[in-house]
Amino acid sequence: MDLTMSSIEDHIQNWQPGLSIDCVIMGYANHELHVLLLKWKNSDRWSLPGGFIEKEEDLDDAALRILSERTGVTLPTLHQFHTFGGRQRRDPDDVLEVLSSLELKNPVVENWLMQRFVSVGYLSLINMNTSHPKADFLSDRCEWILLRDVPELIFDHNEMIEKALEFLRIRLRYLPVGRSLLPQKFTMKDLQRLYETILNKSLDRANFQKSFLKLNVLVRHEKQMLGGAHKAPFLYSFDKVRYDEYMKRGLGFTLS
Amino acid sequence: MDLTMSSIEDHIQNWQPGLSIDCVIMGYANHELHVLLLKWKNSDRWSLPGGFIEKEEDLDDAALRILSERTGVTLPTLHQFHTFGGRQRRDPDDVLEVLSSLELKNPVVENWLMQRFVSVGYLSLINMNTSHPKADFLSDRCEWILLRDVPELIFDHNEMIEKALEFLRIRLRYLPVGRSLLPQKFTMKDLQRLYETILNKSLDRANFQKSFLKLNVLVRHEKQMLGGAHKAPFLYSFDKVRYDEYMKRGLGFTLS
DNA sequence: ACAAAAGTGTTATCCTTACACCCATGT
DNA sequence: ACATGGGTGTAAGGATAACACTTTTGT
Repeated sequence: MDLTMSSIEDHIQNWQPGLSIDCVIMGYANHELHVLLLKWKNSDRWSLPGGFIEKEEDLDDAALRILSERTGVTLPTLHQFHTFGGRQRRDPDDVLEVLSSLELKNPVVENWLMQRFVSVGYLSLINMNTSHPKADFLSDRCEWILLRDVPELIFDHNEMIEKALEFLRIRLRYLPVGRSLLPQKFTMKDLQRLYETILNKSLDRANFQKSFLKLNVLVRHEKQMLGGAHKAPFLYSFDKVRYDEYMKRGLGFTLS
Repeated sequence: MDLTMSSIEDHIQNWQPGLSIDCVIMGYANHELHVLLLKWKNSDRWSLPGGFIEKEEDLDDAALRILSERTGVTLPTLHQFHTFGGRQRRDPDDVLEVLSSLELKNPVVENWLMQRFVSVGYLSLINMNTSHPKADFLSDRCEWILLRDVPELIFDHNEMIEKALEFLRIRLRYLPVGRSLLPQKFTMKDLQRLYETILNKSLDRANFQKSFLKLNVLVRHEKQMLGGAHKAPFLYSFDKVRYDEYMKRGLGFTLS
């Protein structure tokens, strides 16, 4: 990452005009979904991590680079989920807000940011405990925010999160959310709560367990011994190969 | 449509640079899927109907306008299915081919077309018999081409059609393909063959019929009397309201 | 009457759903 | 011992898949 405040102007000429990328990165902890947000320096406004595309760069590569540059989070892939092209999707006041947060009076940068942008949305799910987001030079905070506590974001970023969630729910049975969001070892209840959280509905404990066990994608380990006035549950991990295979054809059962 | 060869240069300054739209329009006839293609004037190269976005125009609106301008086909909506952003997606030789087909030596137009473009793909299904495609001033033909006879197209347009088909198959149970692609009245076999064609697999006649009838979305009419040494089938049409409702939650049965 | 294709019925099998039951654990 | 939650069993109902049977038509 060699981008700094003073080098923005130099980069502008190497960027595709009018096109941006925004990343919806979902994390999971305490049975709640979180989303990775940046707070602009010298401003109280939050946004999704986003950025611009080099003139000689694949769109998918740009998404990974942008995420890494702006949050320090590196991933193998991101899922493109929608392109946002509303004529008025960026509120002019929000643009001014961002500009003033940059604290640099530079007509080249101003012109760049004031153009109309169409933005491509990318989605990923990651384990919050094994990734360590860091704010970049444009932001003073980079944090996991509870999905239900997400504040009003700049531009149409709230709408982007909505769309990403919709995409996530429709694709759920084809996405390895377990491996992406849970620690390496987890209980059946953990797995169930993850699906319940994403789908926002409760599932039958017995049936969920039987359905998942039948897939043969789980490896059963020793019981965990956490205190609690109850039977200690088994710990599981995923058989990576079998799990990935299953994700290609999708979970064969209904999550009810 | 007021765009003409001589006015292209005037339009360029009103277009979003680096961004284009391409439309995959599927039609159905004789139990085969077709796709709407344009042949460039003074060239033997074919392409999807595509175009550029006005600076003050919603992306979705632009897609409808472009389709209408380039083919005469008007539709209420198109489905955005993917954004194509590969760095090398437009073969430079193809760009030259298009340029020479325009037969106008104009550096403004040349510069415009030689930039890198990211293209947003839109999909729709329409009834081939009630729409009448017309070539625009850039094309000398605008035709329905059998999906399995689609020639090598310019740029990455063949790949776009592949992606659109994949999207179509995954979304099949949420898309009103029957109403979009069949005549107003049709037989059960027509409907079955449509689904068989799209899914590229054969379905059980008896089960298909029972599944669809159970939905209560079909209105049964008189029998048709076409010659043929066999029992005359019923004709059906859709109960529009119930059908649209069903498409929101998706077909409840498996197509087997 | 027969062939061909349409319409309907039957059945075994599987999946879903909603519980019930027993088991292990810490207090 | 008992409350709590984990693991497994079961049975009714529904959906699926494969196929058989009946009906209608033109020749």
